[in-house]
Amino acid sequence: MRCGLVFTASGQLDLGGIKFYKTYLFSRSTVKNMKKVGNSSCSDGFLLRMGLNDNKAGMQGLDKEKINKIIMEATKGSRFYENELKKDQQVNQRIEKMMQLKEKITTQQLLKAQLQVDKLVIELEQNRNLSNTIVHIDMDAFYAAVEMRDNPELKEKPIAVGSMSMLSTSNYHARRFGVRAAMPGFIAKKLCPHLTIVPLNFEKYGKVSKEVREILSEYDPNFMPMGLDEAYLNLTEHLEERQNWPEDRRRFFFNTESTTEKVLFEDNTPLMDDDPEQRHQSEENSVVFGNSAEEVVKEIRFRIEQKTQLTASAGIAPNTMLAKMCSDCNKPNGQYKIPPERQAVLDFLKDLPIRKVPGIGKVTEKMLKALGIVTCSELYQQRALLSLLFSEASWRNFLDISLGLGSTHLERDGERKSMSTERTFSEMNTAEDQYSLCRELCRDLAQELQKEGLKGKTVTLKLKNVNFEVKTRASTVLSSVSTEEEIFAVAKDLLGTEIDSVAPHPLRIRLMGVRVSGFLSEEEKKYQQKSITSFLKSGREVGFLSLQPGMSNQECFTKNSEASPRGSFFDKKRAARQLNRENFSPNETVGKQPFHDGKSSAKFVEETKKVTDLQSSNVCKIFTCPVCFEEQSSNNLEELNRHIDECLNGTFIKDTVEMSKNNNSGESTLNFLPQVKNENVDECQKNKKDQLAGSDQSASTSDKSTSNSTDKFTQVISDKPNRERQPSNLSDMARNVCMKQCLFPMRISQGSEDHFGKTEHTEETSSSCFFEAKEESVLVCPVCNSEQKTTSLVSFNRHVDVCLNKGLIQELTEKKDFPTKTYNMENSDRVGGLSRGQQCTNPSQGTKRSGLTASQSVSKKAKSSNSKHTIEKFFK
DNA sequence: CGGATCGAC
DNA sequence: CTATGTCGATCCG
Repeated sequence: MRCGLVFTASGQLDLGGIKFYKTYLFSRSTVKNMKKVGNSSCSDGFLLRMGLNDNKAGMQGLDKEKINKIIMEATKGSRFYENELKKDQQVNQRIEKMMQLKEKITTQQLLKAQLQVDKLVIELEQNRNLSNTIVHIDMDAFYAAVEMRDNPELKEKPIAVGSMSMLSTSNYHARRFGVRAAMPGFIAKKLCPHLTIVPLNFEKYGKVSKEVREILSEYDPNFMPMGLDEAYLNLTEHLEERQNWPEDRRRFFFNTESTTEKVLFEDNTPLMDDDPEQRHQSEENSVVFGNSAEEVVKEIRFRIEQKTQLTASAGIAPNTMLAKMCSDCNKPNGQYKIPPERQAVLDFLKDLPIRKVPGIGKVTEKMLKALGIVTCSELYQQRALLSLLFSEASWRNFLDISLGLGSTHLERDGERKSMSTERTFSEMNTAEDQYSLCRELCRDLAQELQKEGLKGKTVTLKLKNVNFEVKTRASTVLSSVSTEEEIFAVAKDLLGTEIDSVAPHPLRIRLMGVRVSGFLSEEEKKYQQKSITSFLKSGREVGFLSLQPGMSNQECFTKNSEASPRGSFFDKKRAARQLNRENFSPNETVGKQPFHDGKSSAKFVEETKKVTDLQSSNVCKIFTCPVCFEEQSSNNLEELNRHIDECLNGTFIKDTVEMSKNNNSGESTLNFLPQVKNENVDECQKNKKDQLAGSDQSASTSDKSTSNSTDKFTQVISDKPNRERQPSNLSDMARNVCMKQCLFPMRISQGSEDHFGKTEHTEETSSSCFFEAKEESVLVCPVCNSEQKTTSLVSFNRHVDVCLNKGLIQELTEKKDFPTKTYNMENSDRVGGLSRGQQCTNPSQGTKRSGLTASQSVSKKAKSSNSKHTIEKFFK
């Protein structure tokens, strides 16, 4: 057992950290100097650096062994370390599982997998796109460089930016001592006692970053910043335009003011290179850059340096993944290009350690290493095995990596999906402190949310105890939250539960965080504002989603439930919660365990019970079936649902039969969902399951296929990506309307039962569906968007129903790409996951995508009809 | 849906 | 003494 693994791994994180680079006086004479070293190639630079590394006057570094020893001494025995060991063991267990799985793979299976994967390889190769020029720009030791620029005293010293507890970055002097990002300052001090630690100053970095971005936008207005110090550019268009540019447009001047300043510029990528035809010094203090991609990138780096006195490294390649790795090759202050040729790409990858690939982190590296995979070419060699051991998403990503495929265009950032805030502190163990901190976090978060005008439906509480164990607890509510009070109302419950769970011991934590996610989509927002508010305002009774100005939701809820005995269940539930909340006034009662004292819980239960009793007496409703439009009366919601199910079933099965006819599949009528999966999945994939989780696996798949149609209907709706552009997404809208307004009773999501209980939900749907409007009002139909004059909400509701049904059924009929888990081949056998980096850098190349976010594009990729065909072919 | 994890900056 | 903060994504139950 290598107990120091965590830290040797961080040693491997060393991306050229132990480097030496020369500083030049960047002045007119510099240009001439550069010419002299102009031929120094990448490898020369490397040798040069290595040679100089050990004997720079006065700056001795530490070798890796020494570094690890010091870190270990400072670490071992700490709570942190114990937790690291634990995590490490978990990874080892995952590896063990994987190895067991591997043992069971037969040669037969492997050969079959090989064939299948290779078919895919051929297809991927055919679609390889080398026509784009993608550039990744990466500022060198950004924060540290800014600090050094602004305080010349720090220039020759080892410095790090951050605090005693955590460093954000270090300069290259400090890196020679093993001091690097994500290392606590006190350990860094042990490695390098002379280290100067400068506190973070984000405002400053942001300003510098903006200056850099201004330059970048001239080359690609759609460039994609990744944090403050990195960005991707697509230079393809710029390069085309540039071919006709006159020389003057490519001429840039030295910043005469700063020429007296020392500026960092490395020797191995000189400004003047071996292409003197393209660029020459036509005036004393200016340079003209050429037309090639490399020239453009040099120009960019030159301009960045002139403007900010900071250096950047860059990578040029046909896709983002490669560009990113390239920018690392000649860091700092260098650039590297992979020519747009297949062979060049493969050569680059041949001996490249997988850890350098964006998205392959510590864990994935270790798991692959267990399989004997360290370099990208080994990743390719083992492609068949990987396809059997990892999830589809993972192994396909591995395949993309080993072929050097990546995103060839830059996607605009999607909408934000969550917002959170968290804080680390010294041990906190009283409930009082914890609740007030929680409130504080909620307040901060609410402020940020309101800045962006966001409201979310799920609140997540994150806790890290003093042993560094992290827990998250989430709860989603039906109406979205955004204010401090609303968020805290949810978060405090979660926190209370956790405190209770360790009682009578105190909860000892060192971090708390609050996150809000599940934001309303643009459409949801729009409709909520456009029609629902006006709709609700027009009636005298206020629905539970009331957005009355000047009245907080809670006031609303309380009022409603108290004033009107016919308020919805949700109103009452909220009222009960509100009551509960009011018992807690944080400043006074926080210390007295206000959330779990018997009294308030009893009250809560009582209140809830009252509500249900009240509701259950209020039964037997007549409603119009949203599918067949026939009036149904029933006192039993099960029955209603069954009726809807049957109705839907009729429509639905008909639709699917038609679809399968179109597809020439000629299979039995019900054979449209998971069966497809079974037929296409390699035997081995199935075996994996059986081996791991016993024999009931196959039962679960057939369960799915025989599940009733409502479930399918639910899937259709909930599997839709929730952020589609125009034309508006009808099923989303349907869900929206159903969930929020209950215009008609229909079981849309089973999830809500978790929070409110089944019977209660029933009551909600059957009792508060229809509102009564007293005066004539103009309402906007949330489906067709047309204005409807009406005196009766019933008639308005009917209109909406008609609209919805038209659209919904039409949409379902048109739906070619059935939402399926068709290629979601396994459950129990996944050993690897994907992360954001991979999503961002490796979406399928060049395909049209309609403004989806990275995650959506991937799930789209896995589910879309295109990929279905691909895989169907692939598995034939 | 909720919880744990991974990965990136 | 002293081991971050924020986000997106996947996977499993």
